Amino acid sequence: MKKNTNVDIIDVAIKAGVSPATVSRSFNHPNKVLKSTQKRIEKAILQTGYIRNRAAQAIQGKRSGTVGLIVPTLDNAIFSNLIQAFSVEIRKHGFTMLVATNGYDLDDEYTLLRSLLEHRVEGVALIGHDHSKETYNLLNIRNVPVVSMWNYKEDSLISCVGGENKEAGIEIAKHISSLGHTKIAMAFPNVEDNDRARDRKIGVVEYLNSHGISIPEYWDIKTEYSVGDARNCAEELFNKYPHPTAIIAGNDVIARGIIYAAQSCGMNVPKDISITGIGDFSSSESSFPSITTIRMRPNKVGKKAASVLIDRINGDREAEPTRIKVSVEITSRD
Amino acid sequence: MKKNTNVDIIDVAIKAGVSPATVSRSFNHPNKVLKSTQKRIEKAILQTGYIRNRAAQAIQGKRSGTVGLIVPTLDNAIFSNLIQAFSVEIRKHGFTMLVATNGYDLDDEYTLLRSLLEHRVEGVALIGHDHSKETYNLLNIRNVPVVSMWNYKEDSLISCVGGENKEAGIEIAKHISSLGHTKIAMAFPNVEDNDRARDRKIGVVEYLNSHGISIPEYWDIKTEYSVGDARNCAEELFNKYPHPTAIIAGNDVIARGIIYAAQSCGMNVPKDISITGIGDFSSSESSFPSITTIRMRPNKVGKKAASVLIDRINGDREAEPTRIKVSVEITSRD
DNA sequence: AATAGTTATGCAAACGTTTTCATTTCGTAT
DNA sequence: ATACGAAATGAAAACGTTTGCATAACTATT
Repeated sequence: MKKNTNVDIIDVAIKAGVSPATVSRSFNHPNKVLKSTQKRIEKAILQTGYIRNRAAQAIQGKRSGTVGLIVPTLDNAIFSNLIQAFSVEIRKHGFTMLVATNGYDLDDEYTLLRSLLEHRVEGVALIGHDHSKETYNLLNIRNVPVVSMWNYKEDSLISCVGGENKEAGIEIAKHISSLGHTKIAMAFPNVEDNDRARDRKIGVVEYLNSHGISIPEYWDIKTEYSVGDARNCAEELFNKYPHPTAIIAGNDVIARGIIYAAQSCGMNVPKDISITGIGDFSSSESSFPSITTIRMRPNKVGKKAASVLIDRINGDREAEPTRIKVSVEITSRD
Repeated sequence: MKKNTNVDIIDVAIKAGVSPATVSRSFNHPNKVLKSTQKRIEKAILQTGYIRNRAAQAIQGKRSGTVGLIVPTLDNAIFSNLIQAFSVEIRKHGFTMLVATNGYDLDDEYTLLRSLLEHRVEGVALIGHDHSKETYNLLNIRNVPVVSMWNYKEDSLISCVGGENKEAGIEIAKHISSLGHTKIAMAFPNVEDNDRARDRKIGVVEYLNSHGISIPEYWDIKTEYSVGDARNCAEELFNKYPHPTAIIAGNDVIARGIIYAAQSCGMNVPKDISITGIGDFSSSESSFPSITTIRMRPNKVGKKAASVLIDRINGDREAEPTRIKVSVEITSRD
């Protein structure tokens, strides 16, 4: 079997009887090349097994054909829907996606951003608005097209697409208190460096406070974004403290863990206790009991963010950030 | 704010009072450069805000610092754990990951592979062994380091890391029949172009047949890999045909959909009907009722596959494929 | 003190494209 | 037939690195 790692644009040009410049043009500006020459070139490409070298293209400084994406984690459902939608959309425009995970660590995020820039990604997508000063600074200095997903902020420094997380918190608190609950607990991850969770929590607390409900310290559960940890934390609460009649979870994953904890402590959900999530990943509707949650529309956010990013890549780099608010709405289930 | 998109290795070299060659060496062969010169260079990098250009590095034909990953979908839990583990491991070795999804379409996979190769990825990871002839041919011609994840095959054409899916099917069938079930249904996606599902199904059918159990056509549910579709298909079965006492699902996602269908038809799981999955994504243990399933160890597979791939990138390209079998085991739950 | 061996650095030629500018070719209006 | 503008193509100079080879500066050996 012939091993050809090294056929280049010149080989193709010779085979097709044209100059390398013409071959290049037939890729990048096909309308500037005669149809008949294009045919000859295509044939030569097939014959030689040529695969164009994007690195050599990128070195010209214009296009690399890639965009970068940094997410906290791929491990659970939180970002899967979002990423899938984003990925499909950017590919429609001929881009390939470089993905990196930072494990909710903002310093790590900066390092990852640098490494994406080494690859000369044409744009970058991030999650939320909490990023290190260095990150913002680097984005600004290099003037990289960038979009932040998952949290809308009307005065964000960078373009963003997402729901308003504070509103999500308010809505869910409203829902729970409208059911007559007053003994309410909540379960959130560490909100430092996580504006999405922070905004939700603020929304919940502010709404409840303004309606005369306050949450005692021992009902303010701190957990990680994992089913297992959420379950452990909730079980501890059930064992050591008086039981609330409702628990508001920071997202669907945490809610799931808490439901499991409640059941393992012999409670009936939703009869004995109400548990809600935020996020509405595609798995939430299917589980039993299904989770009442706030739809954050990950598919819409991912798709929209991709087109915002691409517009920025192709468009005016000095323009004001584009900010798109995706509506959030409650999905009442069990 | 100063916008510096264009500081290059020469600027750094001048600032540090050395030649560009030395700056390059301080990145790629630090041991060949005097400690003191390295310090000067680092300082110059900081002062200039230089970010090295991997495209210019990749053009030399050696290293691009990227590996490619093609998965059927990112949309559900199926591959999340796997990808996360893979991603973390390759990054430890300084690689960045290019990700693409093909929606279970093998022709699309070929196109994606080409586009990854345009970016001169140093290695490629794929799911399973069903790939188009063109895909195998291209991998072979270009001699790309490659690893297939998720299904072990002792005579695979390419390196692979995964559990034996047929064995998984056998194990789950054994489990179900050991519980005394004889009226057994199953639910699998289209197994064409999907060796993982096919092998599982073969395992199930062969085991049951050899134990005198056969599955009638109307208990052989065909569904997509989605909770919603699985639920619809299962509900149709419950409404139109006699009820089985057990259903073997092709994976955990499908199992979840079926459980939901059963519940919505007024059955009690697991009292009235047993439902099993295969895969054991991290969400399976937490749901209620929790799913009896076969552990496919996605974290282990992802991590191991990453190191196999990196070994191949750094090692002998003519060597026999590396094949690593990850044991599967049943996790008995509700 | 002279020589050989080692180590650190510089020089310059790649690497495979894209793009500007110049040239040729072609069709069309005179 | 001639001239002119438009369209298609080619020549050659970038783009920012890496690396083989050559040289210079040390160290160690006699």
